[in-house]
Amino acid sequence: MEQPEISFCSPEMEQASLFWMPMQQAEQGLDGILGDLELSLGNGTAYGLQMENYRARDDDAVLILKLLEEPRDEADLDEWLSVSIAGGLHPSPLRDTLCHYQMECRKSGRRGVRKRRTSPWDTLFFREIPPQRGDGYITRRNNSRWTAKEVKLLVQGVSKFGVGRWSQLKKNYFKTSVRTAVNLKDKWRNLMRAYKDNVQKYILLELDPPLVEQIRKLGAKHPYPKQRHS
DNA sequence: GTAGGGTTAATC
DNA sequence: GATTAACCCTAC
Repeated sequence: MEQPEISFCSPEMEQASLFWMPMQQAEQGLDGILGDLELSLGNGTAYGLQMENYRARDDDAVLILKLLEEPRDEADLDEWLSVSIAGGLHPSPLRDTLCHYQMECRKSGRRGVRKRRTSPWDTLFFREIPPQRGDGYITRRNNSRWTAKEVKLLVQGVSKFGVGRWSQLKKNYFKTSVRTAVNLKDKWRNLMRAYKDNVQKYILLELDPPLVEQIRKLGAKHPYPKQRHS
């Protein structure tokens, strides 16, 4: 199969044997760049990234090269990225995704690519495009689990804007993130189920108690789902 | 653009 | 197998 045109190689990247590579070539979506990417480094380490329609830029390479010079633990990588970006590098989805997918630090192996069923309209509208799908599935856009930091940001946003102004929240708090307004809404719903109603048997992402308390209070202040007028 | 039901993969 | 979290679908 022909390599999708997503590679990018600046002199800096070449120097570091750094390149972008599609993880699931056979499952690349119609948009070209869809699903998982793996950023491989010459020294054998790799960073799996999950982002949508994103092309690597020079600044990304610079960021990675700096990281190679001064390796970071996962714990303080995020802060380091914030500082580096504040110091002149552009904000990019890299900032939001890199720290969560540092493969070296992962306890288990790479998570599988999430899939969704294709709608029948795909084949109707895109009949002329040769299908690259094995079994009626294409990859999902993201596969990223929310981090405590993202949740904190979401909580801040809800504190400011209340519930239901997800686009506004996206613009102000998740401008460069892969999270969409719908993702924010869905996450808030999950948080309400997990913490406000307190009916879940287990919770996958443990949050700091003060943050949980804030979520509960916001849940009480802004009922969700909202009461709809009939 | 949002709400809320539905689907899927990850996790327990 | 059941539950959770992320994501999808679509009426409004």
